[in-house]
Amino acid sequence: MAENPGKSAYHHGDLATALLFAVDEIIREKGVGSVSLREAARRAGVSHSAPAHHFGDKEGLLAAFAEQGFGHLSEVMTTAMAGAADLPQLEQMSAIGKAYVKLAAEYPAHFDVMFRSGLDKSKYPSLHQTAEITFAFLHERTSDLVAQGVFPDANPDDLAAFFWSLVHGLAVLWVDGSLQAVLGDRTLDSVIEGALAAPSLFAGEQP
Amino acid sequence: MAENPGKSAYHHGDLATALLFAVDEIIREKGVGSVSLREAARRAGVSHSAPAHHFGDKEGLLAAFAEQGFGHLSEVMTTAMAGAADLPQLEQMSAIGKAYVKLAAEYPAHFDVMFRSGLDKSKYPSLHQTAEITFAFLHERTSDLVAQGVFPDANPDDLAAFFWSLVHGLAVLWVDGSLQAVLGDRTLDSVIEGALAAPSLFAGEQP
DNA sequence: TGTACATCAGTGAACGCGCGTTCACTGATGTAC
DNA sequence: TGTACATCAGTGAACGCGCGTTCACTGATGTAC
Repeated sequence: MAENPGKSAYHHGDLATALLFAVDEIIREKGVGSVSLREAARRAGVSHSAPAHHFGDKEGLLAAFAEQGFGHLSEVMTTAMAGAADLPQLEQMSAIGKAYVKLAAEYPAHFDVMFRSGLDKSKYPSLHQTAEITFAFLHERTSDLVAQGVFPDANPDDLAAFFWSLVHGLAVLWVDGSLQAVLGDRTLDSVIEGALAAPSLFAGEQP
Repeated sequence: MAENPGKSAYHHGDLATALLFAVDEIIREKGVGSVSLREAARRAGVSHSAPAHHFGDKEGLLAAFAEQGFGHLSEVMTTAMAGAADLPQLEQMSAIGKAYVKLAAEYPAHFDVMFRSGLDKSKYPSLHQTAEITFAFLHERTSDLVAQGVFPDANPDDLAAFFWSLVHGLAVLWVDGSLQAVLGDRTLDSVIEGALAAPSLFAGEQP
């Protein structure tokens, strides 16, 4: 293998990225509890004190990891919406929800840190802002459903709580393995489709 | 204070319960990552090697804690169903969902360990069984909705995934503080009511 | 083009700490007779 | 009622380990002139 230009034996080249990748590996293999600066450094092939240079301390590393996750999430939801621009509003929402759940299934480690790490977001303004953008995106979509007359009488907040909870619940119960325990061998796609279609069952009910 | 009968200076009396209580305290204060046998023992006022007597090792302690949580959850859902026995089926489901979310809000530490600890349930048959009972209860309720004609054409599995994900998502996003970040100062009760009522909005939609 | 120097990125030794686990033990309790 | 003994519950010392953090350092890079 030729030496990667920009890398020398001494300077890693992109250590920050390599450390975030290492965190992902560690969590997938052994859980959030096993993340340590030393283990991340080991996997990135640098000395144990190198990470402090980039992330300050352990919490800073996890905050950066969470921020990366929120960035991904915003990205895939935006892409999904753009890809469904020509479809009816409700199907756009489904596409967004599907992207949400599939991202969680693909990056379970990020979701773990994003939503259950006990990180104090106010200590990490950049993380806080990235998370806010993600949350605001979801809220705006349900507000649109009301504003554009799909659910003219709905409370947008209630609709946001409903939609977000549904997709987030699917995401975490799937990643955790709980849904599989109840549903057996279904694929994630089929579970998402089925669950997102369930509200239309209420079309036959009295409100 | 009079000596508690059954307690001596040497024998604690109910150390297992005291240790589970200590775990709850630790997680609420400092997160799952800070649970240790030594800290639990300290809080229960016994020597650091006493917990091994009851739970074997640290994982065993967490497994017992998770099992306690699943027990609580089954209990409150069963009680909620019984209390709503005279109401329409869909309102029974709402009562069950409400009980689920409120339990999570009341015992966030248990929920954390129940659903995100990475515990290998197959190593803890008693935990496995208790969790299965809880999951089966939810699945049976949605099967009933189909069997009794509320949603005659629905797939019970899809309905279970839908309902469970919705309430579980509400639970974890509330406990995590994410819902509050988007919705502002709403009470948990009002958020639950709003989100659980949202499906009826679809009554005006084309299926 | 060359040189001096500031800055940046990573090193490696050292520290003190809390942890899980083991082990021989001791105090308290319950039971057989 | 009393005694012997097994069992149960908790003790405390000891071990080795991985960790976060600090610190003076060194090697590499970039820039001013």
